[in-house]
Amino acid sequence: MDETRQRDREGTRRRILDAARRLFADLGYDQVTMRLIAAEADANIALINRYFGSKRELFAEVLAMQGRFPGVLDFPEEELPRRLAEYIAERLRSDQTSPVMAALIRSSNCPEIHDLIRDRVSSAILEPLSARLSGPDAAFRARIATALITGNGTMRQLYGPEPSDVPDREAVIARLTAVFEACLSR
Amino acid sequence: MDETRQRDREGTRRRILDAARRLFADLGYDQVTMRLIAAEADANIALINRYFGSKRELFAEVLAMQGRFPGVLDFPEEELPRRLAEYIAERLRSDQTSPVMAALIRSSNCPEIHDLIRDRVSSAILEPLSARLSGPDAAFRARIATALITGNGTMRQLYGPEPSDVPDREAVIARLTAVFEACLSR
DNA sequence: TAAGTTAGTAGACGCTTGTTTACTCGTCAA
DNA sequence: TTGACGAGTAAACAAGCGTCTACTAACTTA
Repeated sequence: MDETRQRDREGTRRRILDAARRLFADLGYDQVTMRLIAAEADANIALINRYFGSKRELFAEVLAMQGRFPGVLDFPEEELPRRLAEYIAERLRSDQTSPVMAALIRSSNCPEIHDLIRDRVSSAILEPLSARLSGPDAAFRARIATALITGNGTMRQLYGPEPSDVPDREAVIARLTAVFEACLSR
Repeated sequence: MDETRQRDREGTRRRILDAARRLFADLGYDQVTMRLIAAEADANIALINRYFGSKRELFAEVLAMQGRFPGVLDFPEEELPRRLAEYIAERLRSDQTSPVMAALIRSSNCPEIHDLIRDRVSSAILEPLSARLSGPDAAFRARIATALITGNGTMRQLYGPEPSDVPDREAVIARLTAVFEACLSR
């Protein structure tokens, strides 16, 4: 073959990063191989380490791509349960999911990146959520709510996006809102 | 060296099974190697496949060792929130944890045993819990509660058993009971 | 005591992993 | 036109994986 290839450093770098984000979200850190990323990005495997240093550093860069936990947390305290419920309800049905969030949940058992995951969960969810809560034990209440969010991700990972017999959207949101209120109320 | 070794089929089999249960619980399926199990069990690696067939089948046998989700579910519906709260509260502090439960959470992303994990979560938690619930949408309510349980395991895995500033046991149980009530109430 | 069965052992097998090396060749300044 | 730079490539590297084979030696049975 010996295809002639365009020389495009920035473009290739971005293709690799996009492929990595997609794959890490779908499969988790250690199910994704360097060769898989290279194939998905249509780039040579050696370029991954040339541009990112190592698989671990590439993963770190993927985590850094996305900002805070999607806007959900940017609401006054009394709106948080409802907003979080809507967020989870959306996740329950659609195939669309936050790549970073999915990568976090699917990779939480890999020791090589354990610190990256932990720091990310802290800075993106746990701490901003905790900071918005008034009253005592804010950190603990935020932790329960975070457990609910990650647990939902795990269940979704086990059973797929569409649960067997989920009630209509209104009922789902009402139920989840009540649960988050129980988590977060002072 | 050439140590002479006692011939004890049943004993060796049990040592392997015990080591596997311990390691799978602590590290998760794919962080545990056959050689690690053999070393921990002080047995030859070839004996694992001789007695259990394969790593996957060994894992399946570990899952089969323990019965249902510990007695927590064997209570009338109105007691369930409190019982589940006590169960989780215990997990929050002590280092002791259900080996099977831990193995489930830590291995949930490994595709090779995905079906084993899913079936186990279904038969040990989701279905018995759902069966105890009266009223509509029992499956969905059970799913939320299960998400809370597994999510708690994930958080524990990320941050260790002792959260930074957890309130006293009474407050923890009260909070968790309220959350489970919000999940399970009809 | 002799033969057969089988628990236990050592080591290799084929494969996959992340990473690295040696190289080709397009691009652009001098 | 020439030379340096660097994007892109192919292949190899060492290490680790689950699995399997050939063998030793302890126990049982006749």
